[in-house]
Amino acid sequence: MNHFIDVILPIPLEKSFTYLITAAEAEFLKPGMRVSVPFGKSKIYTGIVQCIHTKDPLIYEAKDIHQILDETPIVTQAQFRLWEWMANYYMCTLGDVMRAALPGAFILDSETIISKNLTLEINEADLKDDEFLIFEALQHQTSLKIQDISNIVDKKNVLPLVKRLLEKKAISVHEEIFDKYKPKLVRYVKLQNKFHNQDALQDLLEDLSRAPKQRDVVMTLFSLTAKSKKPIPVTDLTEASNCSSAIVKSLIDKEILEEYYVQTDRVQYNNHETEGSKHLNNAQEVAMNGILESFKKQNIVLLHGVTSSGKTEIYVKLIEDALTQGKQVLYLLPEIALTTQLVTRLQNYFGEQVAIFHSKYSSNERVEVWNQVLDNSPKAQIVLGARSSVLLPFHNLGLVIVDEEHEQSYKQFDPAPRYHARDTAIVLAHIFNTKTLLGSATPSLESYFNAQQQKYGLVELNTRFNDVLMPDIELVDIKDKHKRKRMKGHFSDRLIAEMSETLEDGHQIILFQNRRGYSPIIECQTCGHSPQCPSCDVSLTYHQYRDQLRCHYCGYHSVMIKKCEACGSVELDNKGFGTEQVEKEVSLLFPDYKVARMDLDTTRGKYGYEKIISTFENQEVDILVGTQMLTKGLDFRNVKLVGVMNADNMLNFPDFRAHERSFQLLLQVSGRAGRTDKRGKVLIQTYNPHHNILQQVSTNNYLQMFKEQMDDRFNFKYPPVYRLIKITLKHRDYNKVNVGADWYAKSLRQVFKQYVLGPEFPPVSRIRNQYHKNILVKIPNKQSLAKTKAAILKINTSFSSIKDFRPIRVILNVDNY
DNA sequence: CAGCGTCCCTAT
DNA sequence: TAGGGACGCTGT
Repeated sequence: MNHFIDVILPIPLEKSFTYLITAAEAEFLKPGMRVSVPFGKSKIYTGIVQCIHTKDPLIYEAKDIHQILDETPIVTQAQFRLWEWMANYYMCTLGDVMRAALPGAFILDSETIISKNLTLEINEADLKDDEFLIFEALQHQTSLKIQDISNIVDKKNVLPLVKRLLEKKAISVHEEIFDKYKPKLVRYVKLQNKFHNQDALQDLLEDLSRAPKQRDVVMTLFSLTAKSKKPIPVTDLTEASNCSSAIVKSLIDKEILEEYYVQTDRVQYNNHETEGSKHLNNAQEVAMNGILESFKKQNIVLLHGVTSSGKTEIYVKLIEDALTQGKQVLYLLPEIALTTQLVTRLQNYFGEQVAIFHSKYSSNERVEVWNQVLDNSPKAQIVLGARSSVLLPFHNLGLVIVDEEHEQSYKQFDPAPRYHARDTAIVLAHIFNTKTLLGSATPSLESYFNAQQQKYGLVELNTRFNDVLMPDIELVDIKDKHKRKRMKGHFSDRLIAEMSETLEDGHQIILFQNRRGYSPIIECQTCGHSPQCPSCDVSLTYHQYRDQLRCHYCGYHSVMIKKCEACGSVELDNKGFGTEQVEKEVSLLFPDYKVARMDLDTTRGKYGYEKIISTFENQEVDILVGTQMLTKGLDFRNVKLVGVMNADNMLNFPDFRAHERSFQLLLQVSGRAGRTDKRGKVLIQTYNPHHNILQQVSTNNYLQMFKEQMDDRFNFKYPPVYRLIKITLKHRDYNKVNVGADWYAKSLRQVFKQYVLGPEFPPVSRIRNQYHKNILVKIPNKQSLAKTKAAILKINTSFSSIKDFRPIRVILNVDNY
């Protein structure tokens, strides 16, 4: 009887792959372990064992596996269930899910290694120039990678060359796989044992009297050891003795010191003092009891609490409960809110038990968190993380919290799996038979709708912590202000007046403009031409600080033009404005105060956000200008004024959620004002102050917004009343996309009739030289989701079996909002 | 006919 | 997804 395993490979293919294993391997292997397997002509891939069986594949001969990579499973059964759900619900492959779930360092790739063929003498005259170059390189180095060869001969495709050399038997080739995860080793030193008695030490110090620096180091090491009674890392020693590591090295070479390495965690938490959780105030207490009561009947509860109402304290209490039952907790946050502010707060309560997980972690750091969660380590009882942390290997999950539940960054758009972390987290909680708490000051319509339909419990928390007043929100009509010439640049006289007053009182200001760069369009005043991105259908945004034109879709950039590319005129005009321009205008209007800017361009790098946030927190900066990343759960004590530069461009965004989004964004940014004692002020500049959404923002009327938007959703058949699946077709060729999209839409219409919208070009129809076209399928509530998806998949299969359409890339996006 | 770009197919 | 084979274009 032969033994086989089915393996999930990290590639977007429907099938799983069967490999032959020995009886001993069948005994050892368990589902969830990694194996490396040969795949294709020469490559070796990492796969996850899905099942072990004895069913011989009929139509092909299964290959042997290459190697077993784990002693115990690294993927749990609960994860398999979640993966299956994701692949099925979001219409992607298990391989896609595997890619997204596993930290990169778990997925090993093979690399082709070229070495000299020792068995045969080669006549150098037989070799061509480039062949000889490689042959010669191999005289000096034992092995070369494909990349090295490509560098040596300065060519992209070197495979034909390698093949020729192989045929001439000048080289041999094999595949090597490397362990990508490297444990972090810290270098320690200690005094060699022979110096441990008093006399020997005395002699040593005498010997070193002519090397005062080295003597210093030994003395310092001695006192450090005496003080801390712990092993001494080299870095501590060099720091304490204020000398270079070269001196330490010479002591090691002289065999006075001994070095050794200890494996440590990359992510360390050092402050071990924890404080008890705070007492809840009355309103919080009521909300807390409401949640507990709801949990008795419902698995999911929505906590609708105004900004700064102290939702976090309630979370902390609930987490405490779960921990005392010995269970793990998942606390999801949008990436941008995962700043030191909240992390420190939770670490203050729970100390070491908090593990952090987000996309700025390196692959190695992620492996460490993964293993800690998998091992149910005391260091990972609470996982505080962004979207991808729903994919961690939890064991006995006791509670899931999704904070800022309305945030769109919970939805992954590219690549597959295009999952929504909130919805996935709910499924995860269901797998563990536990509860989910959704929290937001401005819940998404779908969640609030679910609460109204009694699918979720609903708890409201309407008072701010310490009875701080909700900020006073004022709409400023800039159409009128323009007419009356009361504008200085993009600032109305009202905004300038409020800013001056706030600054004089020593308070801070946040200015919000949801667009980065200096100006999104540069236009020639003579001929009207404006520079466009060569590979996308958008105009280039001017970034003043680098004097560049940049495309926000593909990253193309060029130096700023001095004169019009079309007519040569030097009269160039800016249309529209971004954060850079706001920053510049502020520094001209208020030259005595410090301005900083927070947007994608200033927050690159691992600690990008933290730096800006902490300078603002420490009040080194008076005015902070930024995009929507300002709105995410930041808590600045001293901010009294929030200015929204222009509310119109988001209201007019062509998307069925534009109004809901604007409401959420404006209320969230308003919530940054006056979070302690004095009442905050919010000024919203707009051309259209009578817009319903703006009225609802200024009165903080969530319910009215909800009702009105829901009416629209009913009337126009949009979520949460209907479900949506978006189908995007992409290709270089404009015509191909058109013809393909028409065919696709026509086939869909035969099944779904009037519930198919499009095909339509999106606002930006060409990105990276690819034309996009969208088709939207609306799914009525009573229509089976499974059947709908099956029908779409069937159409998709026939689509890609048509030769002309095959090169068109099709993207299926379930719940594309 | 070498050298390449592009398209299409297949993998266990 | 990645590599390989087929095919067709360019330049000598």
